[in-house]
Amino acid sequence: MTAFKSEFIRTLVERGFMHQCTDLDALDELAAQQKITAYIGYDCTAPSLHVGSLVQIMMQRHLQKTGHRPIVLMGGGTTKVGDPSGKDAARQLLSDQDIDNNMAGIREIFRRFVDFGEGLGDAIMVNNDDWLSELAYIPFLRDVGRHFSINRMLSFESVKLRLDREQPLSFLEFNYMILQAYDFLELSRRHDCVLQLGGSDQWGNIVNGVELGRRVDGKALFGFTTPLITLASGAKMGKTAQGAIWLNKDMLSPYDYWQFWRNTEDADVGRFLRLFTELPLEEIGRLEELQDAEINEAKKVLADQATTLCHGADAAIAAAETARRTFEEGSVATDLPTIEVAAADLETSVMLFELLRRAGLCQSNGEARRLIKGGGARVNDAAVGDEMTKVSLADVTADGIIKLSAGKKRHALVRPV
RNA sequence: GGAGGGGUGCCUGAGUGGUUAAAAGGGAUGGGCUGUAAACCCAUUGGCUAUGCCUACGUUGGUUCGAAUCCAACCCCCUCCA
Repeated sequence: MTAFKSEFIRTLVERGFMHQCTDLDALDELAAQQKITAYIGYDCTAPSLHVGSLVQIMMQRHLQKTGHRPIVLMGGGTTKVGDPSGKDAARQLLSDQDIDNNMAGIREIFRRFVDFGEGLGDAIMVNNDDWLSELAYIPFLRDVGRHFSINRMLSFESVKLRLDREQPLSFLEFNYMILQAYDFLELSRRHDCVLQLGGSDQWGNIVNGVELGRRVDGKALFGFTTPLITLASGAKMGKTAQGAIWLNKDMLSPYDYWQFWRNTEDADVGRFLRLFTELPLEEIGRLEELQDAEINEAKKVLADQATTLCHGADAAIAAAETARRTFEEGSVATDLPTIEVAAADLETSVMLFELLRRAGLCQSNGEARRLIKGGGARVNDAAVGDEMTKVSLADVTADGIIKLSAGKKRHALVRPV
């Protein structure tokens, strides 16, 4: 691989962000010569993003750190249309209010990773609803639609896949790539954006935007995609039984976020360190060399770094400390999730399964009963086998709390009030 | 509009009158082994005020002692034809 001229491209390639690029050499040249503006589009269907989007977010961070300008594009307009690619159940339409709320939540996350502001190098956040909802059908078809040949659209992977499998593809969906291509054109006009970044699944859509910019405005635009990040086991990243790994602390506590990274599979540690932390490559190389039990040190570093980026250093230190106390000392860390229970209830004793449910460790009483029966429940670190076990004030420790555990990793505290 | 096929639990998918809270697999959770890893083995996997009760096989009605299974209407999806 040749040496890259721009710090931006070199960083992305070295750290494993690159999957495909429309014209790597030309883009490298351009980024070496001038400040460029690049965008990534995000759905705003939820009030937070999850780790699935983190590769994209990190890329924008690198973009800004290497002296360029990131645009965060919120899919307010496309959300209104409803992206049909997400399978059956027609997605319910979000109100403008919801979309605004979601955008605010997502902006909160980005604030940690990139700087928004009024300056030239500052990131900006835009909403494609601003232009998409104003489109007039006939003019749009004449100005933009004529540049898309059906023959070519049919050859795109996303479309071909559907047709080959004889799966339905609605006209709405078919238009999605045109709208996204148009976003790129619009951003190049409004903000002089020359590059679209995205996941590998976005390749087709990105290429369309590049094409459109060239045909309509004669501009040289670029596309760059990241590989799909999967776990070494092949599973898609970021989904657990508890739900998605959200980046917003209201949706997932920094402690749980830290735990997510701490539990990374051995085989993924090096790759994740490069993608999700900003440690120097030499140091990552050293951490990667660790074998067997020692690799746990690398996982802690990964968790610390990733949590620091997302929630700040204080939260990361607190999470690491809680984990250390909980797992290495077996003592009670006081910032575990805590629920309050009326002392009067505990006086007469409460069923353990009910407390497990109220503490959020189980979804239902039945699930909690099964957990107890299966030997996974503990009170103050003592295993409990009888599903009719009761908990009372007698179980309150010297610290004034009762520690409940579901398995080895999930804990909660009960505090009588 | 016509002809045919189909809608089952978190997902895929079996089941064509009773022993079906519903096979099997996946996923998930718990246990074991370990390193808070992977792989592997075992268990669990609708809810509840729990030796019983309630809800569940697209919706609503019907037949029957008894229905996911039979009938009717309706809704939705797919294939082919127009």
